[in-house]
Amino acid sequence: MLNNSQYIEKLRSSGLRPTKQRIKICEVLFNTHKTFHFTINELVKRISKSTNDKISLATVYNTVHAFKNKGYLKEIPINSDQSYFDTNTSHHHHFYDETQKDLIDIDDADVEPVKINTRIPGKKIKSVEVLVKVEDDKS
Amino acid sequence: MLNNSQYIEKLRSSGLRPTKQRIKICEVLFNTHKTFHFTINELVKRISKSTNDKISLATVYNTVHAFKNKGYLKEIPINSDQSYFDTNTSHHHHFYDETQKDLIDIDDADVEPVKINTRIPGKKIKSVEVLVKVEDDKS
DNA sequence: TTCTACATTATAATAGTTCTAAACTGTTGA
DNA sequence: TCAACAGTTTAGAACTATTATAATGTAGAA
Repeated sequence: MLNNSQYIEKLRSSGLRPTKQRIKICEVLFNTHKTFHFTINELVKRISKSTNDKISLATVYNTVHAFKNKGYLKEIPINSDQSYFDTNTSHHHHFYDETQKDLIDIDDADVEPVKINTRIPGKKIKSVEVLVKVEDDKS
Repeated sequence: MLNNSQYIEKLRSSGLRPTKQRIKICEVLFNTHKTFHFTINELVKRISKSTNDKISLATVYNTVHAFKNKGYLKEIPINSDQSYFDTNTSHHHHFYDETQKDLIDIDDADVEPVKINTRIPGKKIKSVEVLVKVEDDKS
């Protein structure tokens, strides 16, 4: 749980000007004990619920991308018509429930480290992400 | 390498009517010794190179989705502004080169089996996909 | 306080994908 | 073989997520 001055510090430390709108977005994203997944659409809804000020879609996109580039948010690779983001930036993986269209964290401790026994010359590994697709078990 | 009657059989066996357009799409997708990755855009280009008939975008989308649902194509989970598909439906994983925006197969033998030590009640695992993002090694 | 560079905003533009409705064509049954 | 039907193709419009634009606003330094 962070207060405003901590959001300001967080923004400044990553080279972003702490504007009114960005602080509001911080509040929605980080003022919770639990991390969560969201699409831009859902984020805009959360924001408009928690404030009477209107924040434009463009600002939300710009800010989310800035946070993503700074490592404050992670984008989750998944085939969908829209992008999913995660406020949990620690190393972990995901279940994707294809029936409910729902994303669920897999604790890193519940996944054995993934060993890749091959490399691409001149490239370094940036991330290893596991997506486990699940569906209703009708058997 | 399949001939036309084999495409027809392939289409019929999956409940699709073997129309001229679908056979042409089959030729482009499956008439090669190597599997490959593609976006719809790239597929349309390949098709128009190999025939003078024009196949509409809608037909390509419909057919690719039908093949995906039947398991003849796999969709690769990756964050991109467009969907990637794979004609290699065997179990394997991918490198995604973020510098070149290029997808590269990882042979299944080069990835230690991924062990997930947790389950979601009432759900069964449909697939486990590993995406290894790489970038140029400047170190 | 004033100035300047950066932010915000509404809106337009873009691009991938899906929808629609009319024309067309495999397939089935006579 | 052929007519009729149901599924298919098609062009283009519509839709949706995202990005670009350009005018207006504002944070922060002097």
